[in-house]
Amino acid sequence: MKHVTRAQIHVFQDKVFLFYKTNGRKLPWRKTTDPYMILLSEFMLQQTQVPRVILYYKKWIKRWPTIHHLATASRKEVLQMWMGLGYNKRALSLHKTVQIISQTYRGDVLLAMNHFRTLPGVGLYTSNAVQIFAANEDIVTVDTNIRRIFIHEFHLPQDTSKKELWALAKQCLPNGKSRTWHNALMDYGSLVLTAKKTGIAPCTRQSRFEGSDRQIRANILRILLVSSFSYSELSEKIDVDNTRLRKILEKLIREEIIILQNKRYQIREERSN
DNA sequence: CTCCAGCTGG
DNA sequence: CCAGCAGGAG
Repeated sequence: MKHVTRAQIHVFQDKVFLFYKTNGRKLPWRKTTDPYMILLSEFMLQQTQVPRVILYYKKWIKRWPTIHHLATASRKEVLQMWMGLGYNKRALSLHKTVQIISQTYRGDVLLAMNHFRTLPGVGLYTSNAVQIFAANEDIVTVDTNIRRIFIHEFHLPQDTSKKELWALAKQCLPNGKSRTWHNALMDYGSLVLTAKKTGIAPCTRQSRFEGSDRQIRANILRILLVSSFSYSELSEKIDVDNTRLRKILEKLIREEIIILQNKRYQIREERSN
């Protein structure tokens, strides 16, 4: 375990806070502490850049201002409102999570975060982020920005374990200032210590999009959001061999995103459980 | 080509 | 531990 002195931590904190004071971004989800709205923003921000999330976030809180509104929305509209943000399954995970929180936790988002393993699409990062930004809890979270900052600032190897990074994050947390601290870290990471500038690669990289199953999945969903189609109709609209198309459709059914009913593929409205 | 306020199932 | 998962901007 890398040793970091209190003095080093203090210098580091001052530097980040000083930057944030004059260069911090004004983002819509920073104007609220409503746990539902924070949860919404965190779902959208998973692997998606801030600039693209802003408009979607505003659109969503206007359409579904409370957790109850979203919990009772149709899955089709949820997908339509999400379309373009990417990783469409996230939208349905968010919808399901909000329904669970509404039904099982009486709409108490913060309470539910303590049981995040029961919530689809919510991992340790998101659970802690919601508690930090909504309630200023004295806990930490480490995203790709914060990881990059720690590796750069304390000269750690790029393969530093998650456990060690989180431990270091705890040492650096200024108690009582968790919300501001994490906002400041994220701005410092995305505006100053960028991936390009530091040469620190993210821990998860992905395969190319062009010609991928992901691209085809997105096409299928776009088409099924307009109307339901039979297999033959669908295969005419999507230029891909039958074996592959069948396989992708099977997977979408397995993931409970679409359903085959009366020989027609369509967006699944309700989940089984 | 790269990256992005990650999560999930195998 | 790893591959898969959207889409757009640099």
